[in-house]
Formats: sequence, C-alpha cells, structure tokens
Amino acid sequence: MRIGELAEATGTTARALRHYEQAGLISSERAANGYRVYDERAAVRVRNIRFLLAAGLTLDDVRVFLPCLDGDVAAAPPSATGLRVARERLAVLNERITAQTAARDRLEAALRQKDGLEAGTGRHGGL
Amino acid sequence: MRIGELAEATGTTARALRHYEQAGLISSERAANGYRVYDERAAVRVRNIRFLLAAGLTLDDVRVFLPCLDGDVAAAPPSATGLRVARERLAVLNERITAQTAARDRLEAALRQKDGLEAGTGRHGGL
DNA sequence: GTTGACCTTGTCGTAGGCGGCAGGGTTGCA
DNA sequence: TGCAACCCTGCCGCCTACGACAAGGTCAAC
Repeated sequence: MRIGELAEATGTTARALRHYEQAGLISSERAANGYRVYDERAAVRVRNIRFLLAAGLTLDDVRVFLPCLDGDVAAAPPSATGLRVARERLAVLNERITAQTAARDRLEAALRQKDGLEAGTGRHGGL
Repeated sequence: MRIGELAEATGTTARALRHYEQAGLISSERAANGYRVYDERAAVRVRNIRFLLAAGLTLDDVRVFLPCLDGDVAAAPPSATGLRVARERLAVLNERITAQTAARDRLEAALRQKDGLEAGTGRHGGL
C-alpha cells in the first residue's frame, strides 16, 4: 500500500507518516518511481504509535518501544527500558495535570468570588 | 525604580518585564540614560499580571484586563469582556485537564496490565 | 582608569507534532 | 493530450513565555 492508503487506514495523514519515518519510527520500501510502499504490518505499527502518542508519550519516548511495535504489542511485553520511560512519562503527566488543575482552581475561585459579591468588600482574592 | 529592582520586587526577571512591555501590558518612563523607570503602581500591575498568568491565562488574555490591572484588582471588577475571556480560558483549561487525564489513565491502565499478568493472555490492552 | 554591576536593543532558541507551501515528477483515465 | 489525483523532498510556520546570548552604553566605587 502507498502512503495515502496507509494514512487513511490508520486515521492519520501522509504528512504525519513521513514525520514518523523521519523520526525513525517506521520504515518503508520504495517502488521504482520513488513512492513509499508499505506492507500490512505497517498499519499495526502506526496504530501502536498513535496509541502511545495518545497516551501522552512523545516521539522520542515511543522510540524505546520500537522492538515491540510489531504485531499485538500486548503480546510482546515492552522492555524494562520501555516500562521505565512509560512510568517517567506517567509522572510527568501527573505533574502537569496537578499544575493545570491548580491554575484552574485559582481561576475558578476568582470567578466565583466575582459572581458572589458584586459589591466589593475590599478583601483580596485575585482577578 | 529600575527594571532590576522591579523584577526582584515582583519575583520575576528583567527579561520577563521587557517581554510584558513589548506585549503592551506595562509601560515605563525613560531616564536620561535610556534606562526604564517605574513607579510603585508598576509592582501591583506586574503582580496582577503574574497572578493571571499563573491562573492559566495567556498574555493575550491578560490584555483585556488592562483597565483593571492597577490598584487592587479585586476592588475594581473586571469588565464583562474580562469575565468572558476568563470563563473561556477556564473552559480550555478544563478541556486540557480532561484530555491529559484520559491519556494518563490510558497509560496507567496499560502499565497496570503489564504489572499484573506477566504471562501474556493474548487479550488486547495497549502498550 | 578600570573593574564590575547594571542597563540597552535585537535576534535566535526552546519543546512537539505536525500543517502547509513551493516546485517538481508520475499515473490513470477520458 | 490534457487534467486530476497522487507522490516526492525540503523548508518555514505554529504556539507560548520567556532564556540566553551578542555587542554595546552607563554609572558608582576603588
């Protein structure tokens, strides 16, 4: 299959697939005319990549999962390195969520105060 | 006061203050030698800006709060536009938090599965 | 006078995952 | 034969809030 077909089959774009290839995550044969040619395993690979990206990993992170990106990844357990990277990324995600939730709460509290007391009391509270 | 003093007084950096000025959020007089000179209100302004940024607003967002950045912002209620922008930003923050939490949960679930059953069952589950 | 701490403007870099364009070749079909 | 649809490489843009320079001027103290 060609890049457009693979893109459609995996719910992504040709541009993204070239990007993954440039990042060393997928590879392709070339037809005589220079077009990229993929086999069926490519679709599985790409879907696994998309899953990891959607789970909050970066392309760099995904790279350490390369050995187990073919076939059902659940069948071939990721390396110790893969697990470590995933856990680290999990920690980063939790950190981000915590920070953004704190920001959200601050903003919400400020808005709530505005909603509640229209007549200023002189007390601090932000916004 | 000069930029370095203002930076220290507000817990930020001279670079950031120049950035705020370039973004049209603060202004300054100039001394004969070209140095920026600020009055006391500047510190309040900057602190208010920092508060809004920490609450998840962007510099563009903060701009609509300009009319009420002087003095205790809680005393002068923000404009209707300001409130609208703040609410929109709140929605964006909530959206982001939701998405990242979902990603976090996916990753966590995948890791938990790996931890639980070392012998592959062949069932799907990611990673 | 010279060192060192401060200030100025201007510009590039960052992180991330592509989007979009330019400028070109290839293929299939009417 | 001519068009539309696909493909190629290469490179800039995006978005955010600055950090980190470079190359220079200014001022107070020693």
